[in-house]
Amino acid sequence: MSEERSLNFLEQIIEEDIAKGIHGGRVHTRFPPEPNGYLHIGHAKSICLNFGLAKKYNGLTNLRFDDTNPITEDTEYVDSIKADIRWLGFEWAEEHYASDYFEQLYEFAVALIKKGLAYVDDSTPEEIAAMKGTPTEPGKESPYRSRSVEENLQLFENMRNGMYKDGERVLRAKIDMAAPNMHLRDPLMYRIKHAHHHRTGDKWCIYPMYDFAHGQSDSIEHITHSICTLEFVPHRPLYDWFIDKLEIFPSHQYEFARLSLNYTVTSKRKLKQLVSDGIVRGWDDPRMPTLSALRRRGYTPASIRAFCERVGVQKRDNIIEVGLLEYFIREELNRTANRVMAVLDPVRLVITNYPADRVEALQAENNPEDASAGHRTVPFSNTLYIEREDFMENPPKKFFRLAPGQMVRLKYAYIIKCDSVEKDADGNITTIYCSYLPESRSGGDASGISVKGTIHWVSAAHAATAEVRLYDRLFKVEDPGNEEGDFKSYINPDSLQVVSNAYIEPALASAKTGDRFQFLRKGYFCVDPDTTTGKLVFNRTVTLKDTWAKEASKGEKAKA
RNA sequence: UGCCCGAUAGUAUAAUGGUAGUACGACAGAUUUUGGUUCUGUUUGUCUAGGUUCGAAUCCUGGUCGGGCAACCA
Repeated sequence: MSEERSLNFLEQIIEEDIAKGIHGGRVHTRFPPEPNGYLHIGHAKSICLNFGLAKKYNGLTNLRFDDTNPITEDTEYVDSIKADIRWLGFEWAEEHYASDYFEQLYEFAVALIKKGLAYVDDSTPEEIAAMKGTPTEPGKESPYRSRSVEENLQLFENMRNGMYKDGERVLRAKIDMAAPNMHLRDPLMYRIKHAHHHRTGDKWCIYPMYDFAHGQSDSIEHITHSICTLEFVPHRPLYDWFIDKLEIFPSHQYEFARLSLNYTVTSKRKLKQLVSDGIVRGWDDPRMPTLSALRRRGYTPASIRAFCERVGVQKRDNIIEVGLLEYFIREELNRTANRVMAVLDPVRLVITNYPADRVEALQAENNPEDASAGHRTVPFSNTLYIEREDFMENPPKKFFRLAPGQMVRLKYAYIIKCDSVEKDADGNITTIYCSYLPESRSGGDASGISVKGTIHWVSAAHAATAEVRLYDRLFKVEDPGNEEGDFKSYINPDSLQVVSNAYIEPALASAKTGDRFQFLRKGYFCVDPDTTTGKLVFNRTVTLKDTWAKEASKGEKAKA
């Protein structure tokens, strides 16, 4: 008995098309990135959509690189894009490049010239812009608009043969300079760029514009449903016009609202700036919303897919709360990540009535959500490190952790009671002295005492160390792209906090790059590729939900 | 002020002429050897004015608000 899930608008369109027998019920989509940057979480939505739709309706999805602008594109990006799509869990049917179609597109252009539907314009970029008109005023026809077919054919061939400099001439479609839709005012089809292309090398010096490449590429591949984002809606009449005039396979374009996340930016231009300005350490800096960064941070493909599924697909602009993404990774890691203990901000704790030469190997369950995860042993001794924030000299009412005279349980171990503290000259606590209840050992507690709080710890003599990188949101404001001034002025200065010497339980010393753990009470962490044999580096993927922190900050606000 | 797109709780998303529901969040409580998890409960919504209809979030009209469009970018 499966739950009835309603169809999104694209699924409705596809089901109607299948019912009507359009294209024989065939569904073929494509994912068309431009190789000029790394994929981000917004692309994940598009990938899940295009591949997901095809899968649902027994269709296929092509990967096609929209590489019509040699200036900005690079194979580095091609490789990262392919890796990211596969990491997300999808495999394309065919791999194509718009540049593979350059010859065919050239022939299409020639065909339009022959039909009297395209012409070579000698105007300068400035003149062309001036003749475009404005949204409220019609444009003016170019003086070159009425050239003969023969002349256009010759000039276009000359363009191809490199007889002109960059910007000297363009090929334009002859449509309507008074069209209310600006994109129909004789749009450019080809421009001259004497530039090296990452795939075609120096073979071409004219390159098709997006509008003259995308729809035709879809058509060549017999794409049935060409799905793109909302900003291309006004391009659709042009998309249809070229296909109609060329009399080629009628692909159709459908548009959905792109995904935006709050407290971040998802504009390739802005992301690139963060990288080139050194604000982050690279495209895969774990604070970035790129897929490579999310991967490095510890996000799983399944959590991102679940997120994309959940946010749905619609035509209204939206900004999703990052909290939703965090929910999905917590949800998965809670089920799958082994628990371990790590102390990030240590303070020494000595159990005065525990023999100094004694070491116990305590049993610790790896994952309370998964019995099959088994157990490990954790060494216990009289000198431990605990989290500095787990002790307060003058605790507020509902503070269930350590305080003078107050008792807590050490996870997997004993109940202890704080007897005294030792401070340095500046008043900082250096050591907390406690006594333990020998009969309160975990698993065989005969003390009859129950305590409200349980804290994590590591044995000082047995602890290993690691660098731990704590991340917070990259921006201080919800929609940095829409704020006044430079978006970079809204960077959160505390987005990265490095703990260079965290104490971790010895079992963790053998962790490998990519391994994920829950640091008990602290969050989910993942071993970073910067890890070397001598030095472990962890990234905090996401914190645990922390109702105490919320409670405490409420108290702060009340005081203020 | 030309053309196009859109408007349902804080956020996102359903209801396709017939009881406005779900998820995340927030709030309250229970459980808990993680202030985690889990469970229970609560709160908050159809942009507006008309019209059609027995009945409108849904259809029609006007308005309001938001977004997009005038790159030899995609």
